[in-house]
Amino acid sequence: MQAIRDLKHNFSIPPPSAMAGAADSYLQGNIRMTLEDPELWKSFHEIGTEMIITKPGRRMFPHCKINISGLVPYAKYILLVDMVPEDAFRYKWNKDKWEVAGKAEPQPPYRTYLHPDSPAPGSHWMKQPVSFLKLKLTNNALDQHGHIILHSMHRYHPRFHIVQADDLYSVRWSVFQTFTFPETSFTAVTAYQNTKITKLKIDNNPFAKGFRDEGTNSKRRANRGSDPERLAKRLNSMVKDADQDSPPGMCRSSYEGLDDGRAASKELEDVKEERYSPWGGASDRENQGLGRESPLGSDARDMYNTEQLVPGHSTYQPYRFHEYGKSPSPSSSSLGSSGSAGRSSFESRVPDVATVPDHDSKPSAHDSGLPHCPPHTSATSQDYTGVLNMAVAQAKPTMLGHPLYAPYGSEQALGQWASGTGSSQYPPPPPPPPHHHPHHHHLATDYSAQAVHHGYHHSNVGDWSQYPLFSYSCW
DNA sequence: TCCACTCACACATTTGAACAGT
DNA sequence: AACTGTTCAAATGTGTGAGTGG
Repeated sequence: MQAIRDLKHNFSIPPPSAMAGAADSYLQGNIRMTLEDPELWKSFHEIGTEMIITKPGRRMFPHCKINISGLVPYAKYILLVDMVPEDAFRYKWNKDKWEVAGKAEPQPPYRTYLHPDSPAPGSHWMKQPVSFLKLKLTNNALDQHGHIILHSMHRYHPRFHIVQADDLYSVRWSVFQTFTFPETSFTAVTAYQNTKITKLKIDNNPFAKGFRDEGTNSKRRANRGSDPERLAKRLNSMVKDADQDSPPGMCRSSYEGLDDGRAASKELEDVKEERYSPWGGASDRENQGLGRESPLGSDARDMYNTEQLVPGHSTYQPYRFHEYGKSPSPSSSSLGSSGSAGRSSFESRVPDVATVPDHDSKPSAHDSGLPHCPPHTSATSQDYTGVLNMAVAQAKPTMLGHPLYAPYGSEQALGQWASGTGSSQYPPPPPPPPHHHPHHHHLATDYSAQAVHHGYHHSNVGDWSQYPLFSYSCW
């Protein structure tokens, strides 16, 4: 895990550079986020993580669990997770590796998962790891349960957003920071493609114990309760397996050299030497061919860096354009430097910021600056309905009572968040790391290259960015 | 025919109510 | 009365494998 950050700031606050220097400032520049269970994530990532998506919704495994520090203990924060496409392609599993199978399908309704504890004081978020265990993924575009909707055979990665806000409705005045962890990227599937992933899941997910080939059922029952041993055993077998099963023609792991500090770490590292990513074909293609094909070229990464979560309504296009213009962000120019029409200019990303779920006004995509996505993504023409994925029962009273929910029906009872980020051209996730520090994803380099960045690096923490938020006309 | 997808199933854990003991 | 621990059933989370449909 490494720190790759993209810092954006609200126009109402000093530039990131200022924040970097002010350790004690209230600018949230010190927020750190680390991924729990990174070794497990890495194990999956090295093989090519797959997440099952089902109609009724399926939990992730491993599930997202993070550690947060640097929050103001008494200030309230909201924690959000959303899933953004890794790229604009659809994939297929061919024998032992993933291959590009065409362009991505139109973006499904965009949803964001709100951590049920939200809002909670910083002390609450920092006192223990924050788990998103109950987050569910679905392929049902008509899902009524607020699950995150994804396309099968597409690649995604989760983003974690921290917003300092007393409630959901003061979010608009808040800065929020976004963190991503490269090792959490995954391919959404309706059935596992890579048998090694299946095995890893079975070996590590307690609910799948019944499928472990450790003997008969009676034996399995007898083995209950010896978790530590089993864990170690699993780890070993996992390592062995990966070693043996590594298909040819795959690219080298991007996690070589990472120190997991476990008994099996040595083994793992040894394995990594020979383990190849199932993205060999696809990734290579992306890295080389696709990268070239992309109209964005190197800007693709910039897009990645500057992605923004957008609270807003799908149908309602963002309203922040003018507002943004009013208050040029110190970082905007630098952000804009990322490039060409649409995707890379800062303006093109403006739609990704807070939007106004105003049912009465529906600016055109053009006017509103709907995500100027790469041509290959049809996201611009998609319904970016963003349902803040919070179950009513779980939501806190301060949020529930808000009239905001009224227009969206009892089921969702949530704010609508729209984002144009999903369509950005993302760099291939399992990066063959040619020349970066083991603890720094290649993106880190890109991030630091962003003009908005200041010098400090989070080590071992997630990528992060700080997003400007704009006032909504109504919520 | 191929392949992505759905569904019922057996097996697992988790959750929470009920109860007993301190 | 309050707290803790145990038990049990229901709810829920798993991958499997057969079947379906485009």
